[in-house]
Amino acid sequence: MFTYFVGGGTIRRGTESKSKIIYEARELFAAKGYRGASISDIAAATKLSEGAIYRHFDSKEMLLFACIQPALEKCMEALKSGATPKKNLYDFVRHNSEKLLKLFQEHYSAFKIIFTEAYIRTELIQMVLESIMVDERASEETDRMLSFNEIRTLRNHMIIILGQVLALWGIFHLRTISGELSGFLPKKLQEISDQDLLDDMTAFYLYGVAGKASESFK
Amino acid sequence: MFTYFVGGGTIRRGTESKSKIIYEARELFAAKGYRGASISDIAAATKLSEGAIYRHFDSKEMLLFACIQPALEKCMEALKSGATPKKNLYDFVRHNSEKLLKLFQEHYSAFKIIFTEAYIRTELIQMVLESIMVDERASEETDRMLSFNEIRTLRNHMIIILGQVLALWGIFHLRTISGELSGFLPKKLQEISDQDLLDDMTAFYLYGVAGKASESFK
Amino acid sequence: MFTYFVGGGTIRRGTESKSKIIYEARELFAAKGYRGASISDIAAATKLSEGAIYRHFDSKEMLLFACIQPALEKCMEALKSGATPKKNLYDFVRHNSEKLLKLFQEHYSAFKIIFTEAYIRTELIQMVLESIMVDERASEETDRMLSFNEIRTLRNHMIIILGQVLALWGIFHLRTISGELSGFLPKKLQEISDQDLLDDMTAFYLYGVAGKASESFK
Amino acid sequence: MFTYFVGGGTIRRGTESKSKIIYEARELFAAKGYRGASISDIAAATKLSEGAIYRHFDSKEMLLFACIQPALEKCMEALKSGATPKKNLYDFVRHNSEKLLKLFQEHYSAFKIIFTEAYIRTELIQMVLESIMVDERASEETDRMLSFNEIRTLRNHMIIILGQVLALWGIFHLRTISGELSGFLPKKLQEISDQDLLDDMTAFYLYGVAGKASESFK
DNA sequence: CATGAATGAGTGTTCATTCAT
DNA sequence: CATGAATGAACACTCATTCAT
Repeated sequence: MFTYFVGGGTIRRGTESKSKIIYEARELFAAKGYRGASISDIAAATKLSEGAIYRHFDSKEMLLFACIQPALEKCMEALKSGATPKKNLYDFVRHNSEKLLKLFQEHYSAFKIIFTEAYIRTELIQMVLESIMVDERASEETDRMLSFNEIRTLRNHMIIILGQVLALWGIFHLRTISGELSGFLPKKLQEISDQDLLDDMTAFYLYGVAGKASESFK
Repeated sequence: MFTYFVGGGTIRRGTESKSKIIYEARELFAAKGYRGASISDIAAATKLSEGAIYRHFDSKEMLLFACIQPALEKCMEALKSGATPKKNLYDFVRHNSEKLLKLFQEHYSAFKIIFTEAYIRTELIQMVLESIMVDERASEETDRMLSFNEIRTLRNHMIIILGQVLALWGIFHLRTISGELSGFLPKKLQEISDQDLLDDMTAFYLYGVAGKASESFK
Repeated sequence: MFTYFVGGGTIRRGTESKSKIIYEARELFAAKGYRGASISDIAAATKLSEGAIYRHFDSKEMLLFACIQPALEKCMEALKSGATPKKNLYDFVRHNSEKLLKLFQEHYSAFKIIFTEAYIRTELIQMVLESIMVDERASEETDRMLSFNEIRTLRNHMIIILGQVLALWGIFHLRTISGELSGFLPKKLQEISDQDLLDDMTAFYLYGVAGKASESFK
Repeated sequence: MFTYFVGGGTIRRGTESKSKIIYEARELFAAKGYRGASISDIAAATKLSEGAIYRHFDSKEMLLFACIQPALEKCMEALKSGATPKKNLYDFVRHNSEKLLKLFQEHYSAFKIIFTEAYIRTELIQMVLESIMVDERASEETDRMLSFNEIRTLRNHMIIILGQVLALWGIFHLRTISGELSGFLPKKLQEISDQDLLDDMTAFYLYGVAGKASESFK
């Protein structure tokens, strides 16, 4: 439909430009922050003019949302498909954490933007909560866990789940940037494999630092 | 490090301005972000001229650091004094969390700035890690915990501690702003008292969601 | 001058677009001013692309002239056909005013554009004067009026005619927009009918506010 | 208080800048229209930076109003002081026209802006009507005129007054720019003196083109 | 110590116009 | 004939910073 390459140089690129813009904007927003990355930066990165960006997005803010949306949608999908019918509690919990970790990995820049901007734009928190933490999902998950008959009834299970998500994100993020940090992070942090990370966090989630599995909480 | 009061309780005028600037800048940076709060905003809030701010701080960035520093210093102090020789493990853990929560409360704006800006300025992470998470402290704490003889030897105890700190901050922050969020946060979040929050998180930290205390791990 | 319909009533597609563009542009120029109405606004209103407009008009300025021209042409026609051989002076004057008022009504948007833009583009005044106020016409009309033998010989009849045209336009325009104005215009302005308006202005034109008709000025 | 000239060049100018900006902006707005004159044009004309203009005015629109306001205030003053207790009707009318003409002359640029922009910003019409045409003033003036016992009772005296103001402005404006127009305006227009203009328009206002003064309308 | 006018580079955004399709 | 992506220069406006006072 479109001939993107004429004589060796890209001339007109149709809708490809739009996704190029989103991609570059996402990287720049993640690296320098929303305010730190200017439209002119993005234009330079995409090798388009600043005006061209405004053909695809009504405003910088709209572009911001476009950068984030795919990640949030993937979250919803992942959670919907999250039947995770595992036989035992450990596998169930680990499987969920693994899914989350993969989301963070695949959409790292988007999540970085979200976690940064969320402090100032509370709408973002709203959007994330709508996508991930939906009330029903949380209680549904809790129910499923309780069905294993091995788990205590926690007064505020929600805050435990929330806390775990935040902890996983934070550790994952620190591991990712640990190369840039000199010295103060345990040198080993960047050497912890995904598998070890998930194993440790699952074990911690289930038994804390001092707990032992009992046969049943029935 | 900054001595705001000089001369036996006598408050010098200029010094008063300086701390006023820091106070207002901190609130504004926390509310609107570093880039979102302009020197002119801060000047208006302090009822000083823009030029006056530059008499006290060489640049906006220096002002940012001045906003954060007291919180970090308080962290160091708290941790240093944190011998916390409690008789049992639960009290030890809970006491530590309580100290942390109090720091977050008393320096909420500063920590909000730190957690926001840290995504872009990795030096901030450095500063925080220097103040809080110092390697030695962490292993020291681990040792102390292990001395209780009730705790498993975790492969990467550091990530567990890190995760708990991040989780506590995140939940505390969400609870603080939950009034602004409509609906998607568990309505009860803002009703959870500090005591309940600490109790739940301590229990979780020790035994996870499924663990039971054993007499000893010896 | 522009022949929009070619070929015995058959409307060619392109021509249809062209007049649609002119129509919408005129409304938009009148409503928002020449600079206030963008090509993209006009494209949206015509449901054509921006590029399509440039197929019909070399520049925005050309489009502006196309919006105005029909009104000016109608002026010329009206004045040419304006022999208006009325028997008495009152009818003669009133008839002329009526023709003018009708022109203003039928080409309101065009005249609004002209009167607005004329302050900046003096060429427009030129164009208007060529169409309406042609020197010869004015003196011709003066001659005809003088022939009634009831009118004083004015030193600068031209400025009187000019003034009357400007007054008629201004009042007509104010009456048109008086709905949008709150309070300060005499509430009744919008209630004055065309007939009353013409009667009053004709009477004023002939006898001022204090004059009485005499039999003859011979 | 301020030393404006240092070594031969102007360095800091205090409030003088503000009125310089207003002056240059007014000239530019009048010459090129509000939208046609950019802040950067105004900055160049004032030999200030663009940013400096925004220290004095919150927005371009505020600057626009600042350009117009003095003219409107002078209008109000002129009308308030306008007791004009003249012995005869002719002097009364002529005196009023003369005052108006002087306002137009002294604030020509401001009025040009008003008459241009008023077509798009109806608030301007509001402002003008508030300043000049106040309902009470108009009827007051009418009453005074009627008191001379030489004037007919007009059904809509307001539109006559309005029309005269618009006519006077239009003619004055055309005379001012007639140098730029080639040919079509009566060559003599620019040669008509203020006195002749006022004489003619006053005569016209009182007796039209065909009226004769009667002793009294009593 | 404090003021606030001034700067200059930058912001996000608009727009008339072009041109490959 | 028509599209709409692309351009590049302009736009109104902001801001960290300087400096004469």
